[in-house]
Amino acid sequence: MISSDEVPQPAAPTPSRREQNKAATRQAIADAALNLLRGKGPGNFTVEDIAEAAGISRRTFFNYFSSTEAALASVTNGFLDHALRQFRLRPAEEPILESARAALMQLADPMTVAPMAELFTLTQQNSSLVRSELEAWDHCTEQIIIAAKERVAKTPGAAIDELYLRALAGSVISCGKAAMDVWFAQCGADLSPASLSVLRQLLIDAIGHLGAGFASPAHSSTATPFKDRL
Amino acid sequence: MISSDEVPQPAAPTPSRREQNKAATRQAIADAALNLLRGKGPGNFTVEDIAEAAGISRRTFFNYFSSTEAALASVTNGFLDHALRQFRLRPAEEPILESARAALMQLADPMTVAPMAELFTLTQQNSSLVRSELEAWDHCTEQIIIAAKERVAKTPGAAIDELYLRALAGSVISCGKAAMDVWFAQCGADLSPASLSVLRQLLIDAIGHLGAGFASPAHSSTATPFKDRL
DNA sequence: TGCGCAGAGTGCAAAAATGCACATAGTGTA
DNA sequence: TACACTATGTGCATTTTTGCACTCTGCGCA
Repeated sequence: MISSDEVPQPAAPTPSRREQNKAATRQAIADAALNLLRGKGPGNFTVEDIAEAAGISRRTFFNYFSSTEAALASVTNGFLDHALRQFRLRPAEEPILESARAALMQLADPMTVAPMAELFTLTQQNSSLVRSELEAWDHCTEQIIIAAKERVAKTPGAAIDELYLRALAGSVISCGKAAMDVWFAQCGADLSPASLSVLRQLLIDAIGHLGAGFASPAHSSTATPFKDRL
Repeated sequence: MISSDEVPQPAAPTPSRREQNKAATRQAIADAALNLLRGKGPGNFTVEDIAEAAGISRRTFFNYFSSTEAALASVTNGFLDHALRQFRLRPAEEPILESARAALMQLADPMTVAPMAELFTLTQQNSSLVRSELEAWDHCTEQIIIAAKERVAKTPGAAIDELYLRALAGSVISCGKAAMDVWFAQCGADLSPASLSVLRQLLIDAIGHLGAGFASPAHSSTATPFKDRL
């Protein structure tokens, strides 16, 4: 293996109290919304309920999110941001596909996927919620494009091919989403090591297909050994 | 027994979000201070530590309390406020001494005395902290005087005798404090039912002495049966 | 003695949270 | 249809929290 999936963290300079509070509030709202979704089902609770459960006023809720759906989408956003952060941490000289693979691999972690898995099972039936989930994936695509551009800009003499980048980013996200979809369908919200290993393999396979130009659409499945990829 | 120790609560009209937040912050500060006192001992932590543990800024701490000691004293204040609230709930026509007895009796409750008991054991050695505790008791005395005046004002034709009220309030508080002191000395921070029953009896006895004009300073102790009092 | 420093406490302006009023939209109902 | 009612979303004034820059005091140390 050329590079590890782990990259040394550049140390976080303890955000200001303001930043911490905002992050905590944001998180409290997302948690409250997810709890209510779990307890009452989609459409059976109001913004006021969320605010109350989060310990803030209704007005403050709207200072953070434009709607209930936006609040729930923040769970997905948080999930995807995690991957994005990992992507940014990869060395600039690494092939982008390999960086993407490593970043996506970080998602197969219990703490990370848990809220996402639950949200997925709870929103699958509700078209409105599913739509806002898609928006989150799309937003992440845009972020990846930006991150990729930054990386290319670091490499002297390399020109930015807009189409190439956008197609690549979109494809990578699609592969990630496809892996998640298949995983949910196969394993549900199961977070056992075995299930997570399946997710990992799905992610690897999906990126593998992408890297191979989708050469052999035949079997693939989760049996493909890791060493055969990139 | 003429009247019960329990009085129907007039129902709390859910305070505003602002009120709730302020109360929560106040409580968080007091808890953080008590935790640090427990963990590091008096004098071994700063206002900044408290603020950090409470999840607020140092400046905000000073918006609530003027010093570390004031924050710790709020534990005592909360304890005494509880008794004061009970006092205010008693019917106006009840003899004041009986109201006081009933109010003090409410203090012999595990949830109520727990923080107080711990604070007591932790501050006993520190003169500065003990002083601010005394201030809290004194503050409570003033509050009782106010509450008693309000009660007298409710009774038509009754004149307010300043000296009588002040002497009475001070004496009642002294009796309460004496009972607590003896209890701590006897039982430490023990919160078992047996220990709380001792506290109850001490409170009853102390008020009993007061009601009897301190007639017989002889034995008393915790053996005195309840029915012999008031 | 003088100096550096950590911590207490305060004034002030910027930022965040809140209450409140209002416009709007959907829903059940007489 | 008209009306009451509930919930969303927003504008604005007020209150609270925060960051920052002080001042002041006590303490260790050269």
